[in-house]
Amino acid sequence: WEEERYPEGIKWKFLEHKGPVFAPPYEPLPENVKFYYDGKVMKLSTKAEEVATFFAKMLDHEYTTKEIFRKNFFKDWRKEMTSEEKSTITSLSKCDFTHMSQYFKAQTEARKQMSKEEKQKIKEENERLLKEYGYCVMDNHKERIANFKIEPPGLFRGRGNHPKMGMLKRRIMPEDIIINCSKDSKIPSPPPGHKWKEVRHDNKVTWLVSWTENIQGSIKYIMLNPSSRIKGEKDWQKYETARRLKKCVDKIRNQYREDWKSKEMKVRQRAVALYFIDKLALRAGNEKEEGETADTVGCCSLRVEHIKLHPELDGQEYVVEFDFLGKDSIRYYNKVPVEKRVFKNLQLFMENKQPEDDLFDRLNTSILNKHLQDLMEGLTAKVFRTYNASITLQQQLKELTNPDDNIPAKILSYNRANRAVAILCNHQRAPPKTFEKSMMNLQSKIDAKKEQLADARRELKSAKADAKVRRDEKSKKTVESKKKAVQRIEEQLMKLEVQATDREENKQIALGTSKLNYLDPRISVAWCKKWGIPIEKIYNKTQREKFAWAIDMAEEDYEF
DNA sequence: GCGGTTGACTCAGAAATGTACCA
DNA sequence: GTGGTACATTTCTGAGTCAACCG
Repeated sequence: WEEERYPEGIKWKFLEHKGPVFAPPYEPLPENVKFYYDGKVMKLSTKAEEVATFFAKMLDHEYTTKEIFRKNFFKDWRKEMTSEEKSTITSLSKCDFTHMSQYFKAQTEARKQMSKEEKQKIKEENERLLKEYGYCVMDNHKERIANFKIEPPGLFRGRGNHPKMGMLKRRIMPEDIIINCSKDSKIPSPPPGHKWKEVRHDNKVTWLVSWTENIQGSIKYIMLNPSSRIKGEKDWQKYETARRLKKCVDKIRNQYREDWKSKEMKVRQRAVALYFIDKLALRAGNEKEEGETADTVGCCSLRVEHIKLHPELDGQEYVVEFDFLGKDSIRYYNKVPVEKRVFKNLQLFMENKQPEDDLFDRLNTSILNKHLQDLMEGLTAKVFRTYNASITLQQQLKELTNPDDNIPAKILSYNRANRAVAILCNHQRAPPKTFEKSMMNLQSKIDAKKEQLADARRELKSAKADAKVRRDEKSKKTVESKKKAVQRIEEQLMKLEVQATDREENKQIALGTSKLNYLDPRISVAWCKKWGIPIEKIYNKTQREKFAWAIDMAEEDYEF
């Protein structure tokens, strides 16, 4: 993992790849699929039709009913129309996409019904594409590329209440593409008749391909897979930084507690914000341009309206009630008892302010991170999230693992430890649509298993009685096999019950994000080694590839 | 020297797809 | 053996973080 260290900022010496795979060109609808305007059939120009199909494909989705979505879509759609179409189509509500929508549904259905051979053919084609474009050579290694396919055109769907939802995401052409590779590599060729926007040779960055996206004007990249050396090393570094924080976190905590008393308002705000980031694992909270994105916040951008102060609540003193939308418009709701000083400071910060005013008006992420940099090299707000997540996993594993448990029960403990972290980081998911049903199915399985167990026990009992009377080898053997049957069923029942508990507790919680991004994998690897749990029970194939470095490195006595 | 902007990277949940299991 | 369903995995791409840059 440490074969060669590069000088500061150099990411590679040699980089060769085949460039991106473009989205397939638009295929016009068959003649018999109609679009209606104001009740009348209307044949659209190819460009207008393509954009119309984007809308038609989403027709069942809730956001096609949202006013902002419709407004943005219609505005961008009109830009693609011929002047004739533009003068005819003046109202989206008069557009009827249902026939188009039905056509696409039928297509989806037909795809599902394809024969094995046809499916196999598609699979092979994908594999060929992956083989040709999915890998690059970086220095001496062949590495997997993460997203070598360029995003196809479509309608922008932001998360939450996004002001730009419904806008047209335009088709990316070779002329938009910047290629990054080394000078002495075989430079990828653009599709026939096209040119790249630029070919550059910048070994201070890790991306292979980039383009500017038209909704936010931000840059998108093609980079390597998490299993690659360059990503793995960075990941490892991240956890090493968090481990360095472990060594000085007590000092930092004492420091910010002192700062709650500072004469300077700026210092007090910084100290309270840092307390939240540390205690609640909040994100830093950069400022965002108003009207460009959904209205979400993190710690430094919290507004007065996002917290409520309760001098007393449910028998606890100094409770802060948080209610705000964070990254991806996921709601953060939490009632937290805080120290008196923090509480008093918050009261002070909120004095004479409007609900929409910043809670920390003298603070931003840049000020905070500069301060953190002084406390420890490489320390930023997000390191606290990594540190607290990993240390929580380690503690919880110690606490919850029962040496006498069997493997499924130990894995439940692991999942619970993982869950504690996901809750800390507020990683949520929409409860699966079929949750109630699947829970009921599982319960009926458990009930059936219980009955089966009762039966098996009865059989065992009568076999025992029988053996007592007969006293022969054959009936003894029967007793033994009945005993085994009971045991087997008991185990199966237990497994089911564990599964039910696990699933219930996991209803609204997403474990994946913390597992993939916040938990030092060496903790998990060490735990597996210590308790003889096969690593496959914890990490699937992709995860094992991503964490290969940790699986290689960590021994059972690893301490975060 | 500073405040805003840009670039490069990590992190995020939904949706699509694949697979295993069961009737 | 088959087809359908539930669950797991993969893909997709949007949304953050943070530091360098620039006027």
